[in-house]
Amino acid sequence: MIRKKVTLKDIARELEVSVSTVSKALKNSNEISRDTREKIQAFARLYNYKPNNIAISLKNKRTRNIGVIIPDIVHHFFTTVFRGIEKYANERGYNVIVCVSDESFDKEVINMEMLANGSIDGFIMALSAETQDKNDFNHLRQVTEQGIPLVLFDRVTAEVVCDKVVINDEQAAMEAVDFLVKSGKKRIALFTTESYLNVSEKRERGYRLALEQNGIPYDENLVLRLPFQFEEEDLSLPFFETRRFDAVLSVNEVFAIRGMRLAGKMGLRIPQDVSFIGFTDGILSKYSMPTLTSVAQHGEQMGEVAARMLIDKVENEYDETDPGSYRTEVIRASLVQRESTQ
Amino acid sequence: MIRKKVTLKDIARELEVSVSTVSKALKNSNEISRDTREKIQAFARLYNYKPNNIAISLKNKRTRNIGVIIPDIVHHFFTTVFRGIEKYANERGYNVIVCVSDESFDKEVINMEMLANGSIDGFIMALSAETQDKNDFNHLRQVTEQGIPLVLFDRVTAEVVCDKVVINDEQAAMEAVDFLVKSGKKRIALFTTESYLNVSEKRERGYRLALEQNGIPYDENLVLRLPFQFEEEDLSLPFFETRRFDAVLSVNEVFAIRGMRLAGKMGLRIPQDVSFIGFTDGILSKYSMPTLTSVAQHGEQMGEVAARMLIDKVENEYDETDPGSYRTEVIRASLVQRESTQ
DNA sequence: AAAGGATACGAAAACGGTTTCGTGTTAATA
DNA sequence: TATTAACACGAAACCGTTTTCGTATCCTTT
Repeated sequence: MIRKKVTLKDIARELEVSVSTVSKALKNSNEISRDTREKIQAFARLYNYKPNNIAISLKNKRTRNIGVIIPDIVHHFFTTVFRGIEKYANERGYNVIVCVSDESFDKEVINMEMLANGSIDGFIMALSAETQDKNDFNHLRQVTEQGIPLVLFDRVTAEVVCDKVVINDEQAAMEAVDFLVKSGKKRIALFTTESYLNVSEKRERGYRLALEQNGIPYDENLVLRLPFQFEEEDLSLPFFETRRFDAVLSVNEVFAIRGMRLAGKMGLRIPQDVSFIGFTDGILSKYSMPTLTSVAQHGEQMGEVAARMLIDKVENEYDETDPGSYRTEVIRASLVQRESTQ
Repeated sequence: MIRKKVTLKDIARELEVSVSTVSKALKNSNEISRDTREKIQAFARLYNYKPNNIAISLKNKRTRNIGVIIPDIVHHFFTTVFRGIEKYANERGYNVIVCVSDESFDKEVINMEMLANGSIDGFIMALSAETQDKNDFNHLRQVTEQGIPLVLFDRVTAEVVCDKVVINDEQAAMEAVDFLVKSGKKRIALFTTESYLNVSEKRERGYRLALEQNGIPYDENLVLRLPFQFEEEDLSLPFFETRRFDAVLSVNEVFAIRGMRLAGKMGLRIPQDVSFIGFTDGILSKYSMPTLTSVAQHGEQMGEVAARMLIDKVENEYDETDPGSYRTEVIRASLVQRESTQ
């Protein structure tokens, strides 16, 4: 019952013609007579012939696969970006191989090497936290030096010359703060991550800049730095007990949600007593109680743009040594207003 | 500056030996003298030789890629399963190609065909809603008939003979109801989906069975059927206003969260007045207010098991025509108690 | 009738590896 | 010294395509 895949050779043998004739006939080359063409095509259809992708890849040196390396897949933002990538790539006939670096430098390197040996035509990736820490990008350079196109998104670095897609984090943070100020808030706290992350840093800068522009003095006491994956709310309890603030800007969703919960427990009303704005407009923002006003990052669009840039590079010639060949696209974030602000 | 990848042929030419000698030397075959071996290996290391995956795939007729087709990637459960797959597959030296069917039958078919022509060694998939509706599984059979291993998870069908990984949905629902009953609840409502989904149906059956076993009469009025993706809470408002119930079992997270929100607005206390239990232990359950007791499906484990089953099939001979070659593994769900129950 | 040009097809190389088998050289054995 | 075995390597086939080039056949053309 198991029918092995039929190959060109099989068809050729059966029809007593040569492999090249079959190949050409199936591409409707008019080098082959109408008669023969039709006979071969009919036969191929009958036996459900489908060319072997691997053989074509080897021949063409093009796989029509793109490699995506992300720090975490169970993470709404990355997942959203991935959907954008996958959708767009599929439309253009590409498949997507995903590797998860798990925020580890080593895994990132291994994954890249694994894929860089012919499996893919190009990379789309967001740097792992560890890679950003180490500031070691040799694995990226090695790839680009081989002429493999690379697009970085979200977690990028200036150290590597390649296409990039980023969000206007700094400005988005400024707009969020402006919004809070306009609604009458004066003591705006910042919830951010302890570890150094490119994006957090940019958001913090926006926060400070906006305060300055609004004539509000920056107060280090109003900045709460939390470990990346924290489970206990206790961590931020002292902050709530000892500081006075009427609004919070959080660099992510979870910190904001946790904050709202704590505020609720302490009898503070949201948004009357404290307003909350979080970065990353994920499911939590939408379903929390109250729902959370947040900075939407348009991940899907980001993925689409990244995929477009990559595939364009893959399919077209460009001067790899010319820095002018590379672009950085900025996706504009936007504020989604919900119940946690007024 | 662009260094093209070095091939066996390059090394052979440079060292004035034959390609076969280089190939063997790099595999440390003792058919080659120690001297030559070392020379070749040193040279290969120096020029960072890495064998071309595509060529190896073509030769071995094994890609070390597995194809994963899921209905939706921006969905916590599927993402979690995917992580399990990716982790395990990576450990065994496999890469994962993901395609999203978007709940569409056609996309599912196209994706499968795209990958089935040599790109992958096997499939792991969850059926799209549309496929389940249509009850058309020819694309699956076509794949298995070609001798390509297939593992279905979560959204499975009895119509296709292959390995499967499922959750004990029915029993899990029963346990949830039992738990509610034990905590003193008597009028237990069910929130479920309108459209026919394999899993919802199994959960509903469990719900009814458990009621029966506890001597509680089944009341159709206590069953709320909602459209799959609903945005308005109004949909369930009448239900809350006209029915009396002291507990809710929801076949997913969102319905439960929405329910809790509504209950809160109507002045009901959770869990004193109404308890809530949801299926799918995702982020919402963890961060909602109150946090939601839920049925954890252990998606990561599910993915791992699926990947293990698939790779075992890929790497070992088995009799494809013997139904005894195929297994169905059941992952036991478990109840995670949180604030929404007492 | 000879030359030229289509026409329709096949042979073979190429992509980058792996693997089988054959063979010349050397060393061990009878 | 003749035979044989071990050793070290190369030639070639193979995986399934694509593509270039060569050529036999037939048809025009002058």
